[in-house]
Amino acid sequence: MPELPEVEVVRQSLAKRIINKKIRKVIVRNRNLRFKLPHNFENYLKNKKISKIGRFSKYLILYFSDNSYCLIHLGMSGTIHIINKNKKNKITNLSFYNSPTLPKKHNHIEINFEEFKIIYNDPRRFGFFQLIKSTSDLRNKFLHLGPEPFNKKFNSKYVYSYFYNKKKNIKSFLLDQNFVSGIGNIYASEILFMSKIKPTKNVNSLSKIKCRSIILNSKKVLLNAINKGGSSIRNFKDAKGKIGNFQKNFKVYQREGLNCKRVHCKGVIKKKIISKRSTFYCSLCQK
DNA sequence: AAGAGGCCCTGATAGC
DNA sequence: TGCTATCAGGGCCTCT
Repeated sequence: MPELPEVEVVRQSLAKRIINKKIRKVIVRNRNLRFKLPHNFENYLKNKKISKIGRFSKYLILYFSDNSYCLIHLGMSGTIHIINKNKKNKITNLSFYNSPTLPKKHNHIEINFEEFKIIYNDPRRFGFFQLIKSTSDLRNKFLHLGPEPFNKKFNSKYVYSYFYNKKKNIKSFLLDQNFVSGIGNIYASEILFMSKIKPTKNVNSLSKIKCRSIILNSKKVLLNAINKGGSSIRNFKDAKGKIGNFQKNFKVYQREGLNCKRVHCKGVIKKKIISKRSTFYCSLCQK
């Protein structure tokens, strides 16, 4: 699923189309997402004008002109597609699957605007839409989340003291949204490669310098991914069997058995399951 | 309180 | 061809 960079790219692309637009009609085909859509979902959104689209961590936030909100999470497999009306179903694809056409199944939510509509597709249904009635309710939704890597609160003092007396490996902490929010399974491996730290390394044995390195590389890796339009992309075969051609920029993710990309390093990329998730690292240069 | 593990769900792929 | 097992970008919940 999208991690912070992919969600940000979706936000930017959506913003170009939906700011100051009014929702005309909402159609729900399957209410059973991660959280069941309320019965008034369609009516609540109808005639709402979108004043802004924001993002925190992996959450998208639709801001309505009446100061209410809609929180969107894409889960593992959620994608958003824009379909222009009156132009022979031309699709602007905001998913991270290189599919030229709208998927046939799992198009759960359709939000109609005057000249186009957006479709929420999600095979696994781990994603969700939530209506938020007030600014304080919105704030409460994010209370339990740690700072984003870009936030100045994510500094070495915070990280170093957070790790004090903790007995868990660093990979798990990068995935722990209470500690830092926005990093997912792909970028966790990439960040640790950049920092030359083995994912199994226990955090209580990390030096301040290593903590700084993690902070720096978290920002670097995520920003780089945003600038590349989201790099965490799986190949996807469309209905005609054509393979997606998005480039991968991964240094370690899904590179098990291949040579380390670091100059002069003779290491080989290993794969290890850490807290139920695949983790990739170089056998030599990550210590 | 911290940490480990189960669970939600569908689809692609590998192996027999 | 068809079966089964495993894995997939997340995060909530429960148990110890």
